Amino acid sequence: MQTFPPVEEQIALLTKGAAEILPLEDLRTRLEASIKSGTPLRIKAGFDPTAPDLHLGHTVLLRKLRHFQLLGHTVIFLIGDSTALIGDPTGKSATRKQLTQSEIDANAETYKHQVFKILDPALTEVRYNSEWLAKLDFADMIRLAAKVTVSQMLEREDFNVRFDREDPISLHELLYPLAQGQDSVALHCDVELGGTDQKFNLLMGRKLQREAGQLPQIVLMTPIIEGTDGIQKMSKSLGNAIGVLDSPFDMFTKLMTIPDALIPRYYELLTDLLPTEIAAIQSQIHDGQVHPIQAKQDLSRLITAGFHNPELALHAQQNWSKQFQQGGVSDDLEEIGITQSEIAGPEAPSSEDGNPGLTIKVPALLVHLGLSPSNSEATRKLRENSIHINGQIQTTPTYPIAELPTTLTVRLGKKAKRALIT
RNA sequence: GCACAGGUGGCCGAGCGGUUAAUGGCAGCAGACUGUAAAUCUGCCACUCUUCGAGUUACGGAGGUUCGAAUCCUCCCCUGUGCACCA
Repeated sequence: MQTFPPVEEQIALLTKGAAEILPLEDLRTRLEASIKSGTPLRIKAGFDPTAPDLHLGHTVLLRKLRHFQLLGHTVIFLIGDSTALIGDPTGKSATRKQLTQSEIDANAETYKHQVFKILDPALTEVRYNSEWLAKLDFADMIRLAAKVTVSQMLEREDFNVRFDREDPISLHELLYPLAQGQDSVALHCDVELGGTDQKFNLLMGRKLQREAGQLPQIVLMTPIIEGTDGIQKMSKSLGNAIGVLDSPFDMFTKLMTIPDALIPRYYELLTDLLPTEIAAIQSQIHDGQVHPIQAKQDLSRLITAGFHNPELALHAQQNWSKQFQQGGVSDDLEEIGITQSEIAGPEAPSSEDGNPGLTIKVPALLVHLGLSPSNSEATRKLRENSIHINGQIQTTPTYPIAELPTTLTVRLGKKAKRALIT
């Protein structure tokens, strides 16, 4: 028989940073029952295996799952390999390609690698919803679909909006909430976590569990965090995301680009600081005791350290300062190897000693370094005087190379890369 | 199945036979400014090349008319709406 912290203590930790808990009273009674029986609660969170790049937005939820683990409960990390077949619930892309088993396995591995930066692997049950969803036959599907009416389905915000706008809604998309709800039934969940945008689907689990004669799960929603632009939700496709696998320098640098106004929110959702501590920082910024850029550096270092370590975070901060404040370049830029022949320019006139001068094409160099998507784009940047090579503004499309191998530090705006030309 | 309205560059959205990679907005990139960012102002914003120029792709798809089409015609595909159908 397992023992747990007192109810109020558990509630305090679990409600911190949660956007909404439905219904909160049920969580209390469920926790009490758990203490009494010595049985951990079963906590589910589902993830779509089609997008294995986790970013800080996902970690808001993961941190909450971690809280449950700290309290001794069982966390089920559910990989939605069956639901992934249905498609994108945002309706942006109509259908997704069907993943092969090996792709799903590979994605799942990538997931675990990232998720266990926050969750304790020993306390995490990893499951796939194909375990039960793939077994459903047509009759099962009909029984399931019969539990919900069309107008109940269309209450969902996303469907509602699309219906009003006369945008297409495929019939199979309506299956998504049902499938997610069925997951809760199959797993006998006590609590399901999700973002606030998942409310409808989360509540469907309650409905289906009730139908199945189970105690309906409690729904805990975490806020959707804004991306580095400070406006739209963090999302890889919007280009405003910070990846959990980003290097310390990338992570720190991206964190520094958030708008000042977002500092308290990032503290709240991405660190373990207490609300009182965050309020203190906020007031210090407000009355000028702490400069916003200082507060932001502290924040960035703290978060970066959490995914790496304090030394690397400090080093990232120093490199950030070099590159963004002092006009220099980070001192541990990775060298990207490029052969001279890949980007060879026209032969330069021979020098006195008779050796033909080597040149490289600058646009091709930028493309090889990933600083530009195309030669045309790089050529434009050349005209805009925004390319620096070894600290000098570069305006011509060819660059002479004195000898091989040689190292070039290339900057486009604030971004910098180092090329090793051989 | 019938009728009607639509399908334009990352998104929204003009253009509706002829200066044009295609008005404008958003997003994005760069420069100035700054405290990193934001805001503001400015420039850029299809690709390739031997780049003050040349070429190649682009307006759902395929044909056609025309000296010339995103713009006209034909067929097809897709979306929505109405009617019909409704086990």
